[in-house]
Amino acid sequence: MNIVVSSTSELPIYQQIYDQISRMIVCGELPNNYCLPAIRTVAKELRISVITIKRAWEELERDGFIYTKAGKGCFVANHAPEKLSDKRETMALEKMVKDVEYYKGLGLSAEDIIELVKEAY
Amino acid sequence: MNIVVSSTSELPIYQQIYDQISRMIVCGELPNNYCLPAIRTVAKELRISVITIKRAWEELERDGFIYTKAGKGCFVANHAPEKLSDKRETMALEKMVKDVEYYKGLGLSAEDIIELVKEAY
Amino acid sequence: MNIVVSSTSELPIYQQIYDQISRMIVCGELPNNYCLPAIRTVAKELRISVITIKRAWEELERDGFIYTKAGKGCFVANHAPEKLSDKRETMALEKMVKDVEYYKGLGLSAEDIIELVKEAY
Amino acid sequence: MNIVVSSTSELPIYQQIYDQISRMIVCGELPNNYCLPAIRTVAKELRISVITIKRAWEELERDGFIYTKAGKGCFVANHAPEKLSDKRETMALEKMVKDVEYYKGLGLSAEDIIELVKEAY
DNA sequence: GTGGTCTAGACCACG
DNA sequence: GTGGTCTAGACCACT
Repeated sequence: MNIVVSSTSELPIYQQIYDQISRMIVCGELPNNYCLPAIRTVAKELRISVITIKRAWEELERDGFIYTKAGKGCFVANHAPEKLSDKRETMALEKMVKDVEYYKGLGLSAEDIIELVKEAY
Repeated sequence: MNIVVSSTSELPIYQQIYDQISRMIVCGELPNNYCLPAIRTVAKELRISVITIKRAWEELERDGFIYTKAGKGCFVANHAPEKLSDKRETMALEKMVKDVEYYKGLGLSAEDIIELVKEAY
Repeated sequence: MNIVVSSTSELPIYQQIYDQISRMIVCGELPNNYCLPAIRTVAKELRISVITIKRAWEELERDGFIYTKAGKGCFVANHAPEKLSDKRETMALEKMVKDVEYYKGLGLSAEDIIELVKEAY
Repeated sequence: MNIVVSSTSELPIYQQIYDQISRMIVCGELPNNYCLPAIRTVAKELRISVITIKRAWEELERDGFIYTKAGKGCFVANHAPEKLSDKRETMALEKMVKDVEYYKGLGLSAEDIIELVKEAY
């Protein structure tokens, strides 16, 4: 489980971590009931504060990605496989709706955007 | 020249203004040397602080969208028409590169992304 | 706006604060768009850490009770009056369902519970 | 003697056990001097740590629900039948006083609460 | 060992 | 002035 954080990013550290872990979960890279490393362990490895990791873990739990067993640790929540691919699609579509709005604002047609995609891919 | 801001948006107000004006400029909606309304006027209309407008104007000047004539006001910088469409393309492509990275992270292929575009458009 | 916290309570401080403020809001004691006191002010008055107040404010925002204006402060969210009484009823009923389960476990009938209510009121 | 525990519950495991056993005792489901199963047995069945069961047993002993005979095991304390029903009433009333306080805080009258009871029962 | 709460103090972004 | 983020370190509860 590799996590990479950049202190110069515009996004707060806890969110970078949240984004990466939630992505791994919806992509099935972390299996159901997988035990996440202890927050102190992650903190030491990434050389950032325990609090910051905890914050990321909290948001993941609140959004149903993981659950906590008192005194045991944090685990990947049970997701039905179809639910996961649904979630992936929802996340992608939500972002795309915003993105398309931006490109439209610049005067691009659907074809223009598709050209851009091919160019950028 | 209509500007709309929301004080509860996740984006800071000065950036909302920056985004809208820069968009109008690259889309040719504001012609070369067009005189922007006075800072105090905009501040009064939008009912926000002069400092906030000033900040947006500053960033627009820093990025070459506008220039200031002391004691006269702020004006849209001179852009050759082809330069404008170049700029539009550059902005769009820069964003698309980031966006595509995200969609790839979710496991989507170029075709998947194009499907998404059509769906969202 | 009076808040009372007890450091000996079984509930964490931030939750005591959350409970009291959310109660005031659903009871209409704090009007829509009311500006909450600054977290530093509350922290000083209650003689507890800014962080703890912030935590309470965060949960209130996440649950839609308040909203934040960058650089301005936190405000009571707009609630339609009927929505408020609905929310009150929902909160009360949710708790009662749990409570009744407990009393049933002790072997009490509905009449027994009602007697208890009268006695305790 | 069935005990059910959830490791993800908001209540600590030892307390879930305490609650269930104390309830069985005051309800007369476990007779006086009934010999509780050995700590290790319970631990194995519930697949939780011996320490956790021990903690529950300790609190039950502290509160006079059970007593320990060294080398023999733990037994349900002797309760006169009327004492048991008194205890049940005391427990119920103590909780109800707290509950009523909450409902009053939401602006409910005694009648409102009684309505709620009927609805929830 | 695990996570949950709280502290005191710092720095930054926004208005 | 406001809130948002982060730090380092402490203490507690649970297993």
